[in-house]
Amino acid sequence: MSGNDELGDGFRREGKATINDVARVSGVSKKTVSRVINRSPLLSAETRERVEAVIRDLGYVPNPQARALAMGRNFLLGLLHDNPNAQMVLNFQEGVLEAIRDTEFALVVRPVNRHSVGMLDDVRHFLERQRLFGVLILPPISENDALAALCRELGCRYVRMGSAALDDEAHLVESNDREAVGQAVDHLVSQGHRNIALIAGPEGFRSAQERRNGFLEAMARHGLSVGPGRVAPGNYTFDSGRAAAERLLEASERPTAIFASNDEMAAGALHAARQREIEVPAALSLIGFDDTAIAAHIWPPLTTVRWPIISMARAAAYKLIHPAEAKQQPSRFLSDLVRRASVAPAVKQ
Amino acid sequence: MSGNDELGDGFRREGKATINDVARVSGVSKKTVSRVINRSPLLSAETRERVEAVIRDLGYVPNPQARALAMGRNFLLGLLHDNPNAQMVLNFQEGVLEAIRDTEFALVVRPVNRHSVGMLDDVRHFLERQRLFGVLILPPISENDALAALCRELGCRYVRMGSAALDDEAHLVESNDREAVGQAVDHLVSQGHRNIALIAGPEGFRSAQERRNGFLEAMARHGLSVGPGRVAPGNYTFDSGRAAAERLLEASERPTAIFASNDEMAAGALHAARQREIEVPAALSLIGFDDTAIAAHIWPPLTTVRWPIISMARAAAYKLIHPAEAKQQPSRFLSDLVRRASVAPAVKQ
DNA sequence: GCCATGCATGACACCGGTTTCCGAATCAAG
DNA sequence: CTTGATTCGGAAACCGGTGTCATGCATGGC
Repeated sequence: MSGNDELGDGFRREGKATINDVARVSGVSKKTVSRVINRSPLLSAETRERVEAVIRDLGYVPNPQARALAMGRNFLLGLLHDNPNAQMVLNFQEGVLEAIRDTEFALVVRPVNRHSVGMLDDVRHFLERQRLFGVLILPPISENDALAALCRELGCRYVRMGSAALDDEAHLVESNDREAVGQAVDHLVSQGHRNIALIAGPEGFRSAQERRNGFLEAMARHGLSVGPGRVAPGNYTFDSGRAAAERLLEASERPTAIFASNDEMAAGALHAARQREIEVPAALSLIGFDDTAIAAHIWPPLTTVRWPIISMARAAAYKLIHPAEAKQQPSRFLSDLVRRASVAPAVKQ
Repeated sequence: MSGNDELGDGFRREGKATINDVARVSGVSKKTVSRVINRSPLLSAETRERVEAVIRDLGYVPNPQARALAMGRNFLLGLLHDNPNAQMVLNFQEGVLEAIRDTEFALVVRPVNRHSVGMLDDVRHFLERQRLFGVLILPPISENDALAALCRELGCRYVRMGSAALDDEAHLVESNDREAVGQAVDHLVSQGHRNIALIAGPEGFRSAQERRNGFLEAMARHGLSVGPGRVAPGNYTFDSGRAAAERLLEASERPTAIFASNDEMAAGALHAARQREIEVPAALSLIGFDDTAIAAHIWPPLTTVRWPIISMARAAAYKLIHPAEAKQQPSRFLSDLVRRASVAPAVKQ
């Protein structure tokens, strides 16, 4: 390779070729090299090839810091997330990475704590300091309007992921949780279930509201009533799901199916059923939401709703990178039901 | 705030105060402002205060790109990981973030695919392009020596996470998997188990080797033999765990306990046992490894080995940021056994 | 009273790109 | 052969910081 002097600790000194080296060696000006890099059309093919050869020879790679400084913007996308669901966050990262692969963008992650009082200040510091190109905001903190306002104030582009209309199309990628829950209920009803209970998510979450409303609407659509004993609150954790299921299963007329607002709570519900020696799915059908890793790995494998998070991530990243075309990109994504083994036809009690 | 003109799209133009503005307003030179920012000791208290007041007034925040360019290094840490275990990756991110909170560092993530032929080139492109301050490498790709060599070649600092001595102390943070598996075996033996089987991890993984060796050593220590029918290969996936368990459970003299080299395979084994109507833990005890989310959420909750990943991440980030003191930082971390409900005393068959 | 000393500060080049503006070369038309 | 348009390439300023070195000033020792 090109002359690298070694440091004591075995690392090469910053002896990388610069645009000046390329210009000197190929006998053109910096600007011409810059044009080659940026694929400017007004260049003779001959010059371009000559410079490109030198670039290869020298192993030249443009310095992103210098570019960022000169162009007044960098190529860093931020990911702001709280962390209820590791698999989801990681899948999202995956999707974003797919979108920015082969570009000069990189992804900077920043977990935040939605319960900390200093959360907004934290994010403010982060954004001011790093001057990111833009940020992607994951639920549940994507539902925080103050956060979006902060981004606006700081001049930071953003896209929110959500389960309802939180913002205009340019700043939002959403899944239709409500409709998806409808499918889940339809499926249960088609299997003959009439006494269906809901384990709801935490009040503050938009996704929880949507899933609850989707459930209630679908039940109403089928002409099924949902008594007060048929809805139990949860907070998206395993334990809350177990506790909620215990309450539901105590009811005089036991439900034959439970829809849990996420997989973790469904797993908790399964746990509760097993302790009461209620067979799943023979005596109790169960549907979850999110299709996290856990859904496929419990017994019986959980029927659940999968939302296309990787596609959504890709779309979100794309919106962020190409703000001009953001509104053309799809904003709404459809989830679908993954049928596994936790649902069976209802039996008469 | 300081005069911001708005763009059509509602975002503030890059009208942030620069070091020049601060210098002009406070009547000192750029350099002096720079000294204030960098807490240089040779400054009169009076000047410092005056400049600091102006900085506050103007809401000035130094531009990291400019700093990076001038200083020849940026403040970005990279995280290279393959993705068998979302919870682990995310916990690791958390630990790193803890370490760099309140510093100017940020974390850039980069999932890579260890099975892709172009993996090394991929990483090379990434490192050359982004010029990170350094990278953290997670297992299993941390075991790839070519990757470490690449970092050296490119002059990129690195720290590898691993389960064995992969590198020198300055570039490694390791967990003692071998010893931890020993504890797991001890526990099983103390419960009266003698016929203990192993579901091994994939050949290529150092962690798998360590866990296998730890198992064999511990069994030998207890004077217990491990016949060929007592070790089944797996590849860290749920399905491979199930298949391995099926083979083990077919043996003429069935094992009374199985140690699986990770939780996912343990979950698979549980699945297999259930299909054969073998009660866990009554008729079969099970221990996993990693203490991922799944361990606590299956039934029965899985006894498993937890390694202190957040502490390890913190140490790794610290080593990366302070290379001079890297060797003083701890490199070896102890894992411990989390006792849940998947182990019971052995019964005579 | 003078010069060496030390401390606080400033002038200026520099990091490695991009952008603006302008000049040179080429070529067709007059 | 000259003119004008067009294409291509270069010089220099600029982005916003940091490093080097020089300078002014107060201090102190002789």
